[in-house]
Amino acid sequence: MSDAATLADERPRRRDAQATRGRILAAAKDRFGRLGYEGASLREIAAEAGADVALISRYFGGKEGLFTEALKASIQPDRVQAWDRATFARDVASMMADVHREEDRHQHFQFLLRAATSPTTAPLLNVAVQERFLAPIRDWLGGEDAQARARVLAAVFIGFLVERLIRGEPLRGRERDVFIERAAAAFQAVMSEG
Amino acid sequence: MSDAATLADERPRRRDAQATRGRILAAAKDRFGRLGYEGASLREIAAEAGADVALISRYFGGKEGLFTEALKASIQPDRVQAWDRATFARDVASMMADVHREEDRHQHFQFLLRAATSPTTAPLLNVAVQERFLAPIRDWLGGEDAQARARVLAAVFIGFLVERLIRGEPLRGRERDVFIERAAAAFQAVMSEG
DNA sequence: AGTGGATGTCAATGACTGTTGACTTATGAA
DNA sequence: TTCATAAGTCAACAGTCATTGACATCCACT
Repeated sequence: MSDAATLADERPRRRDAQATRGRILAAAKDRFGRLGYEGASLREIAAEAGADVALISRYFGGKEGLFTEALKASIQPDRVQAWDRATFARDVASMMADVHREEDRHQHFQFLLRAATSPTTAPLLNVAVQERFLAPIRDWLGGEDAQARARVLAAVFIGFLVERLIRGEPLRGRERDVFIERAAAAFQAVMSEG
Repeated sequence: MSDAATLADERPRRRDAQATRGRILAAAKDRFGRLGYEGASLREIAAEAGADVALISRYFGGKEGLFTEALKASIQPDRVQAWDRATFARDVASMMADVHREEDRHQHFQFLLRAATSPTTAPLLNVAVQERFLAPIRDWLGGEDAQARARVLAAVFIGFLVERLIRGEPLRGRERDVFIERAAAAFQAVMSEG
């Protein structure tokens, strides 16, 4: 109920279909990310968005439609070309070490992870990841067996992400340092050609 | 229904509480692993085991009881001490490359992965993994910051597992070779001291 | 000011969930 | 063979779920 209060204003709101659509989508990402596809209910999502359940079916065609829409909105191709080869490994490592700091990034990854490991939604995610994530990384890596290396890179990335998301606590002090150092080393080992 | 037929023999069976308990447990691991905690229903599990739904509540006390029982049975501490330092990285890498070959191992890992990423069950798994998995690996690794290094090792391990389980297809030919080589390199980078 | 279409509300539906208690049947010891 | 009891069956329960169609309300346009 306090969750709902954050997004749902009890005061009568100005009617705006696009705005409510947006609120529903935001609530969906949050709820799906936190509870998974089966665990999240449309009623909760609607409540958190301060909207009526019926609107979800109306706007998104149903639960699955809402999910795929949220998924599409969550997978925006990053500007891979801009990454710096020299600092990439360490940058990513330290970003992941502090996932919990940035609330929206945390939620974002959590949503994607749940989507990846839910059997109903995994196929949907796979093609998207392949096209908008793996392919750019492959090109960015270049060299021999770029495809396979990109895959391994993604695997390591996912691994650290899972580790971070499952343990709720953020990393601190020496443990954080070791984590970053080792994660960077792992990335480097995977990236390097030959 | 064809799933049920594999385990459930339509012929009248000899009454044996322990045997049906076992069949239910096996079906639970399969179903929970495939569909997650929320996605799997007790009726499906019972059908696959060729038993009645009511027996689950009777024998395991309910859905959560069944799950934790299946979890306990799935996390048996491996004989970590016996691992060979020299070949460890490569052994694990090639084992994971061929996860799909061994059906029961595949199912086993899938179950654990779903348990890890389902919000209702993650806490249950975390303590078990910490005690029976991370602690032994920490001792096996030894040296400075063994705890943190063990954690990173586990993270990489999970990453490859997720990658393998999400993409259904087994690895073949050159792609498999590259995968093993890079995975081994990643493990090595994480394990090595200093 | 009035009106038509967009926007939001409400209640009901049928399907499925986990759990419970009373019931029947098989089994192994007397 | 008898019979107590373990093992398995069945039906019903109270809830929750997603989805739908009819209804009320608002708002921008004429």
